Amino acid sequence: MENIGDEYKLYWETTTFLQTEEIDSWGLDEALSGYYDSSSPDGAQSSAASKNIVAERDRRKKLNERLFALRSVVPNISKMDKASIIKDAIDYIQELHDQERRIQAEILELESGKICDSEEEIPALLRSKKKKIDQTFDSGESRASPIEDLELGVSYVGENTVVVSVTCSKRRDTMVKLCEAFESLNLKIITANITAVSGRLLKTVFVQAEEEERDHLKIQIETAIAALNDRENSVSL
Amino acid sequence: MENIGDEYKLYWETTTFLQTEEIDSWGLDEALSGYYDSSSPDGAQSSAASKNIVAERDRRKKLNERLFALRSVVPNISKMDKASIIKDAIDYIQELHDQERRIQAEILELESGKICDSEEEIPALLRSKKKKIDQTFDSGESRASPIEDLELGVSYVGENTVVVSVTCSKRRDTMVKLCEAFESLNLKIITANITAVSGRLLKTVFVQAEEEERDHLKIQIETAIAALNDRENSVSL
DNA sequence: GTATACACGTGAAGC
DNA sequence: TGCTTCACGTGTATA
Repeated sequence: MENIGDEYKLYWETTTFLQTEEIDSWGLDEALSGYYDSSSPDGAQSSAASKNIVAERDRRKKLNERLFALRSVVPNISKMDKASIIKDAIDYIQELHDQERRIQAEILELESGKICDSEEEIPALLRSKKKKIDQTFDSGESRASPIEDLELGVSYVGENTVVVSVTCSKRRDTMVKLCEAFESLNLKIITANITAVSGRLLKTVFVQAEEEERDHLKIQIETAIAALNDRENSVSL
Repeated sequence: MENIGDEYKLYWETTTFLQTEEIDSWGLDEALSGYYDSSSPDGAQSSAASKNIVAERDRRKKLNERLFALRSVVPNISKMDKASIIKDAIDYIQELHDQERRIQAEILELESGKICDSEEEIPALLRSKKKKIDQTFDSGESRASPIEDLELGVSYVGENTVVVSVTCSKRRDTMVKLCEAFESLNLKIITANITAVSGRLLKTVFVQAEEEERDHLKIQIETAIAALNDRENSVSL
């Protein structure tokens, strides 16, 4: 019935991203040209129906983009599931609430004992927080630099082993981001290696996976990295 | 739990709840009792179809419940639109991120600034945030593990070059943390390499530095890593 | 083989 | 009126 299925083998968000534009392009043409209602005698009604179709398609697309954007601002995404994405977002927000509540408790305590002549007055929690700032002050500026000039190779080398090879230009936190991207995927990593030299960054990962998972793995990695870049650039989608 | 939804009784989530429950009640009965209703020649296929529609109905219901829950943890919901709910959640999460960063900057300033005119040190920023957060649930759970079994070697190899070698046990985010620790030090890194294999993690960094900086460098790195472990133990992030 | 998750088109309901 | 948003059933792909 449908010819979309040719490239339709991958997971929803990637298919959405990679394909919605294409689909929508010819989908819109299809809708405008009235291809599917050739049996209906009424042209005006079919036009209205076509408009409805394209509107609905657009609505779905927007919703998926939003969902993808939501996923990109939530770390530790367990599953790519739509419902799971929302669930993880809820958990994450509650976690942030909890954390903020504790910090404010500390600040209240700090505020009540006003004389903070030296470091003795700062509770241990804040001190550790401070050290966290120290090491995230530059790396914690999460809007810094995206991962650029990326080249990704995935190849099956036998023994249920897939070798992933990534090169990109080395920016401020590229190494951290790249590690995060791979950690988030929960792969069965046999051995991994990152090397930074002369402005470039090379990462090689041996992953335990069947050959059939190869393409899926590549899409997964691309998606994770794209999500990282997305998180940097776009705030409102 | 919710008082916001009462005002929007005409909107989609309430109608959804009322409808889905009713529909699901008889829909489920229909699905359970529907095996004798075999107008189609293949009874198994119609049964599968019924299962599919009840499953799909259930999926939609779950997704709406999640969306409803997401809305309930996000304050200042502008519109009750599905897409808008997700958008507001995204904005809220990024707002929390931003707050956290600023609060940490405040704390840093508060601690490092020995001059403690304690009125000014707690700016309006923190107060407003304090009032903003009223609802919190608890999901306190630290998910990251500290850097353990650490061995650190620093040696001068000539040509203003110091080689830093780190080994530790590989936990969930050790690789990320280690990278963060090194990034935070702003070293003049000539080349760096991380390898993960069989539960261990090995990092080698060539740093441009004089021989005299060797010991200082070692202390710096130790401090950065200790700070990482510190933040794990005290606060769940 | 079942179970799960998705996109699609469609009719309806509220601005 | 038209525009937007929704739930629904269906076909299909993935695990």
